[in-house]
Amino acid sequence: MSAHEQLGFRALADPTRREILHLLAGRELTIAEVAENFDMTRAAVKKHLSILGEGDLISVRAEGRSKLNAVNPAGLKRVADWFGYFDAFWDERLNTLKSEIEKDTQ
Amino acid sequence: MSAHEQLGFRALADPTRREILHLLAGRELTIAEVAENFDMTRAAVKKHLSILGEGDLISVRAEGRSKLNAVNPAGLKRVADWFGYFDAFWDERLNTLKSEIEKDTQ
DNA sequence: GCTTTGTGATACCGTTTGGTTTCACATTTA
DNA sequence: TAAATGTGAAACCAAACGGTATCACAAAGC
Repeated sequence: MSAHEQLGFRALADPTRREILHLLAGRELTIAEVAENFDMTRAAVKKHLSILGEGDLISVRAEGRSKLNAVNPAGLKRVADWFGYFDAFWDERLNTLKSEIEKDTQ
Repeated sequence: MSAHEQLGFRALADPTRREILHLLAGRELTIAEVAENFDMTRAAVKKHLSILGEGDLISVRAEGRSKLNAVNPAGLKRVADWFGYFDAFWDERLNTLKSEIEKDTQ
């Protein structure tokens, strides 16, 4: 078990953080922009983003005085790959997803 | 977000529970048999199995005075499917994100 | 310079989590 | 019946979690 795998699973355990990942899918957002979508303070959102970063699920880049947060597909893939251990026990739908991810990361 | 999805992610957040699922892959085990693989009491293992059950990740059947625990592939698949949300974004974003991340980390 | 705006970080608080200990209940076997 | 074995559940505790409030720092615009 890699540290990133553990931190990734921990990060995904909170529904707010999973929703943040959905918000970030396809676009970069600042902390303030993410916070607009939730009924909580920016400090709380910052904590969630930090935990997502520790799990390698998002990346951050600076632009002026702003920090833009984006999903890190490679980090998400690392967590998703854990389920591959059980490939022999279910139908091929996940295998299809898995192969598509692997194709994308080539 | 279904309740099972949330409880499933919560159950997977703990490394002991993920290891239990690996132990149960392909065979049914009693609580005592699972506990033999860890340095913790059966009561603690029972708690983990209960949480895995709440997440619909395992099923339990009685046999005599024993209870046999087994992985529930459908429950695991339900959690794994969450990652499918990002299917549409992986194609268009992965390469861009990867290059930007590599640029930032240089 | 000064103000505004965005982020970072700390202290604090109530709740949850992961573990133990202990006891009770249920089922097999002598 | 009694003893042995396996599970269930409660009380308890330290640590982690999710949130707030507050303050400090950095960059852009006046």
